Amino acid sequence: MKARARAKLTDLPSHRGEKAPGRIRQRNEQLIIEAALQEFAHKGYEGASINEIARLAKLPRPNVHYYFESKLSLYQDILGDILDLWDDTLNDLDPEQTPAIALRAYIARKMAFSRTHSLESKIFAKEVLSGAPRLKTYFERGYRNWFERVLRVFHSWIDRGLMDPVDPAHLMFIIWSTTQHYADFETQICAGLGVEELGDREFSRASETVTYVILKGIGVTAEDSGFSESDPVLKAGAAD
Amino acid sequence: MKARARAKLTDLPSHRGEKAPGRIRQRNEQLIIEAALQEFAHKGYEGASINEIARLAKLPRPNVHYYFESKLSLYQDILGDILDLWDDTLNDLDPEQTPAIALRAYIARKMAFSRTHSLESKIFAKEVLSGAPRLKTYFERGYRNWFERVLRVFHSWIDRGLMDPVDPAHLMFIIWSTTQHYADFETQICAGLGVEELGDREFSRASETVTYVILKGIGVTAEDSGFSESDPVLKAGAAD
DNA sequence: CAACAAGTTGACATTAGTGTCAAAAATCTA
DNA sequence: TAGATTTTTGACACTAATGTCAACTTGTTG
Repeated sequence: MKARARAKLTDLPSHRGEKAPGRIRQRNEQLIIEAALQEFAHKGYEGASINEIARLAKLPRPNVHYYFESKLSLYQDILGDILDLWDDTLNDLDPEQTPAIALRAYIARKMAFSRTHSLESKIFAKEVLSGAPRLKTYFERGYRNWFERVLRVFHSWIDRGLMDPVDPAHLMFIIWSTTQHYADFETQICAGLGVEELGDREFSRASETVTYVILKGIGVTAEDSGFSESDPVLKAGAAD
Repeated sequence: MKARARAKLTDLPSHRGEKAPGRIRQRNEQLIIEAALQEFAHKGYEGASINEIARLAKLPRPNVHYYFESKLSLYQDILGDILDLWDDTLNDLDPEQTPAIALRAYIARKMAFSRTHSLESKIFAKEVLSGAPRLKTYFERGYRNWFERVLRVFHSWIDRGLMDPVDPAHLMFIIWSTTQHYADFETQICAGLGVEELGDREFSRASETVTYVILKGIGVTAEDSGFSESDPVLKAGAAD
């Protein structure tokens, strides 16, 4: 019987009578998922082929079908894993902290996510670009709730005079889009910067700039944000 | 003989002995291009099918091949048109203007582009997400030049003390990503806002918020930017 | 090591995709 | 309206995709 094959999260043994997956299954599912991440990120759901996934995973094609019921279920498993990752990483925006501290940390986490999970980010982006036909329920439930929770946090900060009365929803979109951009538009960014790939330097400079502009842009002052006024984080940027 | 089929731009008659395209050709190429915009935006290059394009254009499939040599050439024609549109709309960032005025106008134009050309924007985004294999030359030439021109403008503003010394490249990415987002992530934005589609209200609110945050974020003051200080553009945003 | 479970593999069925062609039909032009 | 040109269309060749299967091999466990 084919297992549901959530290699990353469901590795707890003896969960409901299902035996823990053996080492071969574990290894192969992992190989397939890694290959699939590449292929789906590269070609999107419609354009991806199981053939290519098998090639990347260095397994014969029927083997992929042995572990995953169909292309769709493989894709949905991956999407599910991505949403879980997301939740784990980006769930806490604490209204009790100051916006300076909370947003600074949030942006840093989101940028780190773009860096370490760029394939996942791209898959998600492609899905949304396509109208998110395989994320309908997520957008109707989980996302809606999460988003409204975030809005309430922003509102509470605004009410307490900790930031400018900027439209919270659009502020969230600004944070989202800028941080997401460094994963999704990597190719364009590299072309602009004239580098082959984004390294530590570029990422920390990006993170600093984004943080600086957004925090200042919503009226969070230097002392609140942990910057000292006489020593701005950003030098001229005109250096090179 | 098959023409190169640039329905939008090459409609000048008697250009090099080639006759002006007849009305049937003109109409059909337009139908095909509009259908292809949808299909490519929805599925990406790899996932799109000529079959579906033909169905959307309400033409028999061989007809599509009659007007366009291949799927690739159709796609490349469309990509080319998009780049041309881009150039026409977003080319002028004048260093002689103040950053307040120039950036405000630029953001407004870019947001309008996201609104009126969301399919084109999505196609471009998908191409970049895929690593832009069919935009290599563009990124190596046209884009590079344009980007460096923009950087020089920012530098000149910074040198003259008209804005904070924010890294110009990353500032440009911020402007790009936020404005682009309203086309590419439309589905997610609608889910967050709880609306079916983005209307005038949402777009102008988005435009205002993005402009406000970015201008303030780079230290462009209210008087420079055309805002009066006592009457902020953004009300609480807590209204609804 | 024997028996059972798990994994591998080549072959096959089916469907869908791109691109080609020649002949028929429609349209244009003199 | 006759002849030339453009457009339409059904049929075909070819490739590649997904998914299935049964036979075979390998691993696991008492």
